[in-house]
Amino acid sequence: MIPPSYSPQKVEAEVSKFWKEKKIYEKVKSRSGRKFYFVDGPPYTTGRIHLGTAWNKIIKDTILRYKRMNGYDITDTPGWDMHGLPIEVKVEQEFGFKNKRDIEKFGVEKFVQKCMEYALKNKDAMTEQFKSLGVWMDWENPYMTIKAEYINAAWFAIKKAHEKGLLERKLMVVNWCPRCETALADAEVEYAEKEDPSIYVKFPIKNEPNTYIVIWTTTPWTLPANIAVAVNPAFEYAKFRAIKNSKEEFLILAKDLAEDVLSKGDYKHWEIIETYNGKELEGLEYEHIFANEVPKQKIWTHKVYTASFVTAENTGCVHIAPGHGLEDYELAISKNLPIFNPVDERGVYNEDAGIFAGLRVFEANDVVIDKLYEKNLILYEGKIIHRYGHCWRCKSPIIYRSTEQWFIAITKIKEKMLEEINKVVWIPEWAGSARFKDWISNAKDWCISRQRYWGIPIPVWICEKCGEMRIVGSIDEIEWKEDIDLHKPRIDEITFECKCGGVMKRVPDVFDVWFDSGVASWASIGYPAKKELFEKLWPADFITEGHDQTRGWFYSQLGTSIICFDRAPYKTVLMHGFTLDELGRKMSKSLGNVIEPEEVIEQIGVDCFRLYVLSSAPWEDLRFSWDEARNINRMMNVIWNAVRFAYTYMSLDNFKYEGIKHELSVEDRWILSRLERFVKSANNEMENCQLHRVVRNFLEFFLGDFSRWYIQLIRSRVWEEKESPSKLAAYETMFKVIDKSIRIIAPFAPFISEWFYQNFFKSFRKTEESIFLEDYPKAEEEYIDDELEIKMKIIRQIFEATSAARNKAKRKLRWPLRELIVETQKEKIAEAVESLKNILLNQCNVKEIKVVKNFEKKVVIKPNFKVVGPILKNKVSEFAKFVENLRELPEKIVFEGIELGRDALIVEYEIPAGFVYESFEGGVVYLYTELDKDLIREAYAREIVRRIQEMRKEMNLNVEDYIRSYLDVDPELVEGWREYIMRETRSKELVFGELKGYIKDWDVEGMKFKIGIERWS
RNA sequence: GGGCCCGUGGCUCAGCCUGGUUAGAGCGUUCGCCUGAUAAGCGAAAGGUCCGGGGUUCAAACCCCCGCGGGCCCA
Repeated sequence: MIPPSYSPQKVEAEVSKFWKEKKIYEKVKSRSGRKFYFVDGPPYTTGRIHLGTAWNKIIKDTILRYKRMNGYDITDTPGWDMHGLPIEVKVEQEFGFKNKRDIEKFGVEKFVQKCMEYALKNKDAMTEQFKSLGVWMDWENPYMTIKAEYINAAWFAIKKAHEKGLLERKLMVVNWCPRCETALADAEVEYAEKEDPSIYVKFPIKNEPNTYIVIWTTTPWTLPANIAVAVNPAFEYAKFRAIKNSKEEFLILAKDLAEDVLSKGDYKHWEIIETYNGKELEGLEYEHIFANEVPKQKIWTHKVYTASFVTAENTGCVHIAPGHGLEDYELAISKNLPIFNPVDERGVYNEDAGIFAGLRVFEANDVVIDKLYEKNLILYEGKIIHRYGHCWRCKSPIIYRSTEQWFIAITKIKEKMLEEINKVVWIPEWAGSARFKDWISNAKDWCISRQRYWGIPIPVWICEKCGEMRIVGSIDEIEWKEDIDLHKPRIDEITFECKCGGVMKRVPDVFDVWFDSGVASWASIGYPAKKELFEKLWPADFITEGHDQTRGWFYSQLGTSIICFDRAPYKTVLMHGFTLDELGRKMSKSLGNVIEPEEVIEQIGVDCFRLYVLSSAPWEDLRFSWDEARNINRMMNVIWNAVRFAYTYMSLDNFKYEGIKHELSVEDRWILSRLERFVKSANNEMENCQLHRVVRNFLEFFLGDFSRWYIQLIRSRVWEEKESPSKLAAYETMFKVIDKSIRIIAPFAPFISEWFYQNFFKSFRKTEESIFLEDYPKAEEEYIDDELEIKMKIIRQIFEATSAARNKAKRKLRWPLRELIVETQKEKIAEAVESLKNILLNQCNVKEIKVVKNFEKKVVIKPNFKVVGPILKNKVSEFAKFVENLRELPEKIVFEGIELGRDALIVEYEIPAGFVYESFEGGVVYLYTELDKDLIREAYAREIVRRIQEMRKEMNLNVEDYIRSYLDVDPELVEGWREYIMRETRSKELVFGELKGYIKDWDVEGMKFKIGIERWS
């Protein structure tokens, strides 16, 4: 039985239960086939999935189901990204920890244990959520970044990097989170608006009293660490004599920028004393502004250097603090300047900072500025709101610190990376050729070390005595048993004896989590511990993730993979978009615009949710719209009804499908042509991941062609007597349409498809246990008939025009009309009408259809008095008489020797009385709307049938029940139509002038009458 | 400052790669219709400078260039 209305919740519950009980996923998985290696981008174990992660897995599931139905043996291991700061931060919050000291006090072992518990708990919760979306993956056997086998894979990679000379330990300026007390990769830095001081500072020139070089900075706290000033060698600089409060000063800065700076500084007058190009300034010495406050600054000399990165902004002179800026650092290295970093890991000045020691850097800004005011070295102080980097997890503003870190020398393999991405198929194409290429081109060395606890330990041991280094590339190199946890702090207990006799201890750092997921393509299949799968599968046939992963997983995987295997780890990448709210904003808790996947499922069900997110182009951002999502739900309801329609009649007749056995009518051939065209396109689109096109084509076909048109055309055929070949042909056609098109959409909407399979397919043909054990349908192109499709399109247009004409004449469709005339010059249209005449007769409800080249219209020609009046003056009335005799429009209008323009005449066409017209593409339809006695009788008969049907329904009679009907109308009104009424309403008897049973009053077009019906028993 | 993407009726989006009838859907509005698929469904009407400007072309929503606006990423 198919219930009268579609309840997604019920369907999904039944199907879930069925899949579980019958172990359908396991059965599908156990089939053999060609290998297809898919790698799941591991979601971070946050504990809850959101719309974006839901969309991500829905895309994956749809593609994997499609591949399975095509006979592939899929690697569908789901992954979990479980290490890293986000979880550490959560655990810290849970226990109210403020910094690393709190963690150390609590105990690192316990802390790591908590992190693990937290990650595992979240993984389980999220697994359930993904399952509820109908995502079929191997949930019992996921890969987890915390497992020994996985850690082993990361160690393998780092050893490879070392062997290839790509692992470097160097002093480097890195993004540093002062709260988390760790280095961050570029990918972990989020940019957001921040207000900072914007100050112009005067650096006193050595041995030139009252002379300064002017710099600008937004980080006053880096001034104690200033080492140099940089100018652009190509810019023009000048020394200005400037007057403020009637005192003069000499200021050096970029010539063209001076006006703005000096007016900000409240100088009243200024003049150029001297100009130089940047090159000439090189070597100019200045006194450090905190030479007395910061002891080390007294030792060093401070000079101006040239650097091409200096831009023509602010003063054109850049303050250089090599310990706190990347460009600064690089300049310092090239000029052999000291790298001075007086800031500790908490973002607090250490003793090197002299009087500033103990201050937090962001608090120090004001102290520094005050000091400079004391020394009269501030030229101008303002505020600026700019984009500033923040820690991706705790949102603290980051600082730059020079520290010793471990790096992967991406710059050495960049060329290879660029070469490799060209070999990958990117969908859309620009994801690789433009976006990813740009990111890689700008990539710097990858800082992979973190000074944290919850991560894969970096497997580098260093001898305390001689500094000898040992990279452990496999867990076999240490004495490891199943029950020993490889995380900190236990791993740090392992030491090696050095050749020199010293003790080798592990460096305390853990890996950047991006390194974890970066090795997924082999770690997830057990490599290097197990070789077999890797050798068969790697590299991945397919991956898909959001566009944020350009700098994330697409990148980290490419890097590690080139290190280990010299090639890209994936063959095809589908990049998808982000989910946004209806206004195009990111969903965030603070905006209060977050939509939970559960909420959507509860309202419209999983299938509708899936179809909705899959109906727009994957790579576009998806603005979530409730209206649109509900709209899909409405469409699904129509699909339900269409299948139910077929089911009702087929099951009544005990129909069995064994292929097309009966002679097809033209409409059958048409819908099958449409079907195969759809199947063909769906296969093509799937191969190119154009998922949205498949969904859209499906809806258009199933609703537009099948439900709205084909079913309307065959209604009367399904009411024919039992063994009617025409009826059976219609059944066969309907069955084939539903069978193939539902299988096409099954990967997208798995629940309802399986439900139809179990409740519809199984009733009429031999089936497998599940729809997902079936093959994906392939097109039978011999059914595609271009000619017929074009003809039907024409017929539908004529039908629509006729409906519009009826509308004009206020003749409802139920009332038959005498004649329809189609006027067209096009042979194609005439042919279409001739060959599909019956369809048109029925649908338009007319008795006759004629096609003519020119419908006979009366041409009425009138003089245009407005035009001819001024020309002909008093001859106008004669002209009018002349015009009156014109039968058709003359070539030239000549009246009494005067040639008149075409506008002298007004031409109107008068169509014969009783016709209304409406144009369509390629012609005009004329509909004769006058009624005669026969037509009226038929109309009333149809009206009465329609009322009786309604009453039958109100009485809850079954379709096959018989009745006795009573009418209090004059039998003459429906003369000749008695049989028709009885047949249509399944009346065994039709009684006039008497009323019994269920009686109702009716008013049809102003005529009042009563009908009574009772069940025939 | 750089890279990429997006901009199509009031709203949400197809179409653009591969130029070619009168630019399509759905929602919403108005007016109708149909009905044993029916607490549904169907049609019609109104509503569009396809962001703007230039170019290529017989022909541009589509290709190219320059702007404008929005988003993401980077500096």
